[in-house]
Amino acid sequence: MTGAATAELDLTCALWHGLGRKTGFDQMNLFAEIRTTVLTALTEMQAEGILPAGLDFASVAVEPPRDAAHGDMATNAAMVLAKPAGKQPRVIADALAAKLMADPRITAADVAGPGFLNLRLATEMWQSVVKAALTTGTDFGRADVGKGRSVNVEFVSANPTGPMHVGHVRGAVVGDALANLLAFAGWTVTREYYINDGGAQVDVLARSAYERYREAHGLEPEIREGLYPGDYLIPVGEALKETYGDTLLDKPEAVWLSDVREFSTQMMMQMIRDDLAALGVRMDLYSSEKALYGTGKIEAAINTLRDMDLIYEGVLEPPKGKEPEDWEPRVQTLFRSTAHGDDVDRPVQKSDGSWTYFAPDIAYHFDKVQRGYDQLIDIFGADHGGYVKRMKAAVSALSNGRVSLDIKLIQLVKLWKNGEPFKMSKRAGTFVTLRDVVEMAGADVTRFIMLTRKNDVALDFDFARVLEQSKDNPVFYVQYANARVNSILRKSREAGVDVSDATLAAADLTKLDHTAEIAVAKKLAEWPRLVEIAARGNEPHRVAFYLYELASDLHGLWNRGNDDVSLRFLQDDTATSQAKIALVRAVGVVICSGLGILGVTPVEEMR
RNA sequence: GCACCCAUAGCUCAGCUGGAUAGAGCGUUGCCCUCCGAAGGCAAAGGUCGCACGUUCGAAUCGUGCUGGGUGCACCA
Repeated sequence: MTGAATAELDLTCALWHGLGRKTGFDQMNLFAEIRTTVLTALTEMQAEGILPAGLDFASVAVEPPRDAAHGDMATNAAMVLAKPAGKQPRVIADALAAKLMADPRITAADVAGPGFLNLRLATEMWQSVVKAALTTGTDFGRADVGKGRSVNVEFVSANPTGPMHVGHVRGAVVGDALANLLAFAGWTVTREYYINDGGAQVDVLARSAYERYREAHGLEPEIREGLYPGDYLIPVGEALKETYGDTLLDKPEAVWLSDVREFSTQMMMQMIRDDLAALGVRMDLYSSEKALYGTGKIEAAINTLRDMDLIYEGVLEPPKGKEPEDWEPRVQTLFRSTAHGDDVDRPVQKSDGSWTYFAPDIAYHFDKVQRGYDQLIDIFGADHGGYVKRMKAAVSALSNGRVSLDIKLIQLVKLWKNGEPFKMSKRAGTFVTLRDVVEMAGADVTRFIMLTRKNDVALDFDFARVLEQSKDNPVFYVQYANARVNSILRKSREAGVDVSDATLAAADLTKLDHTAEIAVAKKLAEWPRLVEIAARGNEPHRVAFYLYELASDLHGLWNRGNDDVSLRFLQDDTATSQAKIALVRAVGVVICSGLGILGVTPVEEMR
């Protein structure tokens, strides 16, 4: 643990320690600790000849049993080692159990079922988890699965042709939360936005803005078919007038296109940055597609592939089954992506010799590889699914397999309001903007709800339901749990009980011994493990689900105090109160920590 | 035609590198406030994990083949 962590903890969630990587802290992952203990015991058994040498322990797991009645933790060691060791599972399990029982932390080790070893841990172990959460604050749960390696998370990357819409929101939230999660799990994270400012769409933007420029001069704009009609371009036209006066009026496109394109793209990117800020998303880096042109970077990337014999001139087969009417065979420059797992080779140059969109994308990813990242992650919309294999193939080839690219496809968000499909076209013409969503639901609610589904499953977002203040609404439910934590702390202080974190951390936790209380401590013990699992799979939604479960446990314990007075947190005896409140506070700490990863502001009081 | 994603309780969804009797919420039924926030909690009922083979000591999870739904498929980005 870092020294700073214990210095000054306050009672709000302000103790959130940020997301930078930290080292040298005590991870306090009980499951990992016990697994180490199990592996040590297994190694001893090898030395004693009970087990043969040369066994692979990689698949030995220590995890929570499905049914709490089975114990606190279960290991499959005996079952996975039985075959390679040539022994009966029960023989191994019995010997392992005998060894583990010598450990004072383990109070029971029972062989069950086909060869599971169910372990029970001493109550002090769970009490120590509470203490750890209070002494390390929101650093509790930090993991080091990243081991300081660098990861680049590219997300959003919306075209700079207009405001961000709903379709971008989920990708932005998932990417940002994933970046937070990875940082918390020991990765060095870069958040990056790739600006698609090199293609035909920014020309369209320029032409659309030019019409608004004419409009600003009192002329009738000609928003032809194929131009962007949204009135968000009106201010761009006015700004153009401000900057260029009438010097661009009645001039051929060749004169103004480049300047207007640059000007409008800048303004669109500023709008997008503002949109992202409204959602609480901040990028570390904005990379430009256009900047790749004319620098030789595309050529360099393609030549690198060519040197590997992965580039050739050829003619693709027509797509089978649904052949386009105007299909005709063409000689193109192709990337042999099939050598790296793709289904067909992909064109990098059009038949007229200009680059396809894929070429600068290859160069861009090559650039990321050359910048030295150990891992790349792209967050794409689900409609880019057909792009995954070729992109992975390119990264695999360009990094000689050193860098892995994980692509997360984000499924659609369906908007609803009171059970009716929600459509809105306030200013953008035809779509619901990110601003619309944030203004109606708030950034915190939006972020949390967007993380209550796996990325590859479609998500329903009902404006009425997400704002509901009841347990139907997971955001509210978790926030309410945190508010209750703060409520208890308030009441305690009013009652004259010292509930500063320093005092709680030093509380006599042996008074925390009821099974209902220990059950909550066990849930807290799962937090570091959950962080590891979520980070390993790049699955931030797991954090949201965990927080819901933790909130549920707290609500449950709270209500048991209604029937059983001894379970109320505030007792006559100060020392007992402090022990119980330490547990409550520890739950609050983990909720703050988890919400921090999701990028959601914890509330201290419901109103 | 091919590729990718999805299919789990009436509904919406979790389910960890394969683990024991598959879990939540909503809805249904019945309970719990002189008591720290009932904005909450407890309990009951409810499932051939789309289908069929296969791998394994063990499959919702892995593989193959189907069925149904979504997305995408040369010279767009």
